[in-house]
Amino acid sequence: MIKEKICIKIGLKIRELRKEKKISLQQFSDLLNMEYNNIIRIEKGRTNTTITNLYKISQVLGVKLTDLVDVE
Amino acid sequence: MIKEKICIKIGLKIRELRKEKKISLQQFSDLLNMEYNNIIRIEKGRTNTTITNLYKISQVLGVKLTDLVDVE
DNA sequence: TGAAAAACAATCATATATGATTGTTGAAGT
DNA sequence: ACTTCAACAATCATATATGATTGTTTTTCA
Repeated sequence: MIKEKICIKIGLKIRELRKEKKISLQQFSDLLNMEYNNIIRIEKGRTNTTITNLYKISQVLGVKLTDLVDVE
Repeated sequence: MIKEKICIKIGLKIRELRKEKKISLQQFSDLLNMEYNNIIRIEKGRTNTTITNLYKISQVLGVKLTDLVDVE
């Protein structure tokens, strides 16, 4: 897989899990203490986010970090 | 786990896998096309690196991305 | 023990992610 | 059609990661 795609795939995974939990972007933003628009950037794969952000996201979504990056 | 620790743990994992493969930092740097000292920063957990860097590292080490972040 | 090489840290400039704000689009309901 | 709200994009300032360089520490081996 080309590396540019990995952010898009992980973003889709995050969105998928967030929708499963019925969490809105606004709620997600509050739970993560992260900018609303930054979450959109991450979910859309327009940005290349960090380990700690992924870790916080995994905690809020109640999944393991490994699940979040399992997109191969 | 506090989020500051996740970078340290993943850094240790990377180092562990790199040593298993008998790859020096210099070789690693060449293979990743990444600054030598930045790899040290990542392995020491002094920096909070990105999805794509982790992905490139996983490819060079011949493991899955999920293995790299499996540190819980 | 001494030299050479690898690992590491400090620093500064640059690139990129994020915070913050503003505006636009699209969907749902009336 | 209109309103309302969620999702989304663009922009700029700021924070942080990375590139690049230099020097120090540690390890390895003769």
